[in-house]
Amino acid sequence: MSSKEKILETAIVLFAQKGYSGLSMRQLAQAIDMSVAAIYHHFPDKNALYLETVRFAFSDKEQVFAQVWESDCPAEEKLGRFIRSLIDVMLQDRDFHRLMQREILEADPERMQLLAQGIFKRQFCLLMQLATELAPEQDAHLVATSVIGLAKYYVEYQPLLKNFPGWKPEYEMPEVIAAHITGLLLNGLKAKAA
Amino acid sequence: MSSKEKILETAIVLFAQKGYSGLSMRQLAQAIDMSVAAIYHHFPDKNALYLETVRFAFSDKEQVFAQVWESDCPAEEKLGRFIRSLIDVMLQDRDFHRLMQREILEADPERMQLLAQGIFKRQFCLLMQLATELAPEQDAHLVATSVIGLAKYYVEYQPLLKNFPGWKPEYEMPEVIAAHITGLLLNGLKAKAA
DNA sequence: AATTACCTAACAAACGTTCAGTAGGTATGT
DNA sequence: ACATACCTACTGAACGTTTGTTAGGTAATT
Repeated sequence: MSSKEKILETAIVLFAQKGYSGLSMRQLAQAIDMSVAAIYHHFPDKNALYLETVRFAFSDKEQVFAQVWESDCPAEEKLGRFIRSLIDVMLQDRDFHRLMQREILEADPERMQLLAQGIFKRQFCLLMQLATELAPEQDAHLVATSVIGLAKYYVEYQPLLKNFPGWKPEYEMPEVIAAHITGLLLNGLKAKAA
Repeated sequence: MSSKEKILETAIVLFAQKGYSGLSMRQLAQAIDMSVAAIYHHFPDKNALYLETVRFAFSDKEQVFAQVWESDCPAEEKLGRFIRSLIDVMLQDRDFHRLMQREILEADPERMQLLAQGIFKRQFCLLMQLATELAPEQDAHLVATSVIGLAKYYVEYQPLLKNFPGWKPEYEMPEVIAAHITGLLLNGLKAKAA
């Protein structure tokens, strides 16, 4: 792994943990066992480093769902697989997920456009297509949003949800969450279609 | 309004905007037109100020939904009203919402427990009760989570969703979002009940 | 006289950034 | 073959600024 990659790899973790202003160049330098100036050799300034870190973290997520879309199973099962993959990615790559959360929180319009167009657009369009297949008379955009929203919330708010009465350990299991969401959606969409 | 309240009121806005490490004591002092030392007269240190700010921001949210629960309409309509109120609160009080997002991102276990027990517990329990009423055979915890997750996602991810193809301005209107979510949930739950 | 609410000014530490310099590799000219 | 020149990747030390925090003083209220 090149030095630049090592910097980016570590920056993902630390920016996700501490945020932009929470992580200093010295802390990052220490974490990769290099001098601060070495980082400035590869990146013009902190802001550019952060932007490239975000881009780098998101770059390999494009083709995670490829196998879901390529499989030629019925639409219902496709939805189930997509939801399961979404939850798995978020649970496994927590740094990526936290970085994403920070970006949404920041909500810089320019970066939102970059993120939407460059990285998530394809997935969202395919999901809308699937939604149309499942429930043609419903608004595909709203349905697609609901799918992602349901999945994301379960993962994001787990630390909070754990503290509510009636919480069970099985709520942490991806298959339980996925089954519930998929069931709810399929029934909800089907009922309206009828 | 007392000085202490003025500090807290401003701190809500600025902490929500810039985050903990993004906001300096000098910036806050300037915003309320006071000296830095004046803040230190009311709060022992920055961390204590932040904690109290969070508590202060959340304190008056307890009884927002009171009228929803007190109304004696059928469960279906109650769900619709709750969802609508949830969306309205998040859209109107954006600073509160952003501060909440930051807290979830931080996900400090101790503070999560405080938040859950002290502030949101009652709402969540009432929502679970409503879920049981609507779909007795389903897991109330999962259903309640789904309700909140759906509503939250639409508001939180609006800046991103705007950039996807097929987006319409009506997706910003609380009544449209609420209607879609409520419909989806009622149908989803009813179908399973049958 | 004592308390409260504030001020100015300063502290050490940490911040982002830059600068001059060096070790090592590679390519060119003689 | 050897010297020259140039490159990339890096270091250590320093720049000026901003950070959280505090000490000491003032002016008003109780």
